[in-house]
Amino acid sequence: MAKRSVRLSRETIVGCAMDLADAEGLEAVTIRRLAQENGVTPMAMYWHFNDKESLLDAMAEHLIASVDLPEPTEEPWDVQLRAILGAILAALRPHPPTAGLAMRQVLVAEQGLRLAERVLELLNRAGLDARRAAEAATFLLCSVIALVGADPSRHLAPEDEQSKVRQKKAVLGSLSPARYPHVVAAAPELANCFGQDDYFSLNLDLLVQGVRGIS
Amino acid sequence: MAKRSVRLSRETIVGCAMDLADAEGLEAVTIRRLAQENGVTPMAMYWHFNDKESLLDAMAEHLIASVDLPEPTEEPWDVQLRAILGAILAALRPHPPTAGLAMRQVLVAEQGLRLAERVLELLNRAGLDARRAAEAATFLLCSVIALVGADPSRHLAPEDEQSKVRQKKAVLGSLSPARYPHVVAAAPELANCFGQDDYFSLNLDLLVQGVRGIS
DNA sequence: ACCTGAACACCGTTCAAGT
DNA sequence: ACCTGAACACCGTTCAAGT
Repeated sequence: MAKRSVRLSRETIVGCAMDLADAEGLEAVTIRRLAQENGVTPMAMYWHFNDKESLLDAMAEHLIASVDLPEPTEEPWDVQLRAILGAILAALRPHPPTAGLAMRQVLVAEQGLRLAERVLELLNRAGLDARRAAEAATFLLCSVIALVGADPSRHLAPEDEQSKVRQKKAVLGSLSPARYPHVVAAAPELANCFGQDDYFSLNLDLLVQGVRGIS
Repeated sequence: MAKRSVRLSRETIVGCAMDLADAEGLEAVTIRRLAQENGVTPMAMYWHFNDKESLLDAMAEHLIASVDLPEPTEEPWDVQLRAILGAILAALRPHPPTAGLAMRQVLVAEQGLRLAERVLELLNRAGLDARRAAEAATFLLCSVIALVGADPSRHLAPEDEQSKVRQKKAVLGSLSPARYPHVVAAAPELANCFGQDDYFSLNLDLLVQGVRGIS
């Protein structure tokens, strides 16, 4: 319940909301909790935001703005596409609980439009017509978000997370190997693979190669 | 507030919850609302479910169980993988607001395990080792869910949805064509492409081709 | 086995009012 | 311009009790 330093602003509230979400999950982000955290009454929030939806929009915009979009180069389209998707991933990865918010502002926020523009241009260059490029671009953005946001180990204390993984491994490993041979064999990987560097880079490759495959 | 026919059961509650979510969005699915809908007090729910989390788990299981998993054939791995992903998509597509729930039971529910087993086997056959197969399988399931669940036109009345699309088209179309040439050119497709058959089939192809690309 | 009554600690939001 | 007080209609959940 840190008293506010001097004044309240949209930026400080959004920052506070992001920290809160990272620490305790998105469901901890509450108008009343944010007020308390800033030493202020809940109603004070309504001067800075119309409602909770606008707060979430602002968080989404903050996330998208944090993407460090690489400059265009002379490299082939797939290398550049991979770099852009990687940049989005890098921005979202520290914030799994809020990653899912990003989608609501991709085609609204300034940086989101820049991003969409670059992706569309590269897909064009890859040989997709306008319609297919739009469809693929939309999906690519959703997928990268899914890559981060679907992590089931979201907002768990590290020890809790470790024990969850162990438990999951045990459950999967103890299934009938006759019925589920591949699941049992891959039990450690299935329980563990989320959030590993490997996981992300393999699946970014999958997406980029997928574009190549449909072009 | 339909009075209950005879008795309350987990299945009727889950069914009611799914209908409610489809009609008014996931946020309308409330212990109290479900009780009211069944002519019963909120506390009655707690005899059938431990808490709201278990209700959501049950909904997830219901969704996964509704996947019409195709039998194995002699066709090549990519054709079969495509068919499985298509079956998952077909099951989730009628329920965009709840699609995101599916992930929490893929590796728990019976049908989810069958599904994972088949996908892992096909990825193996495609040439991925156990680790990479586990990572790709996890992502493929997330992606298909993202394909359906990220639809921003979720739980809107058809007329509202139409006007939203029109509005979006107008906004994107009125951007600076100098700065965002591809976005402006693809404005109608970007605003519209969600939920079209085209969108789904193109991006399922993308995923399957992506697997081919990394194997 | 299946459900209710009463109570608790939370939500988001509005509206009038204070400085 | 920025914030508060009081109030409203909602949440999920517990616990003891009824049939």
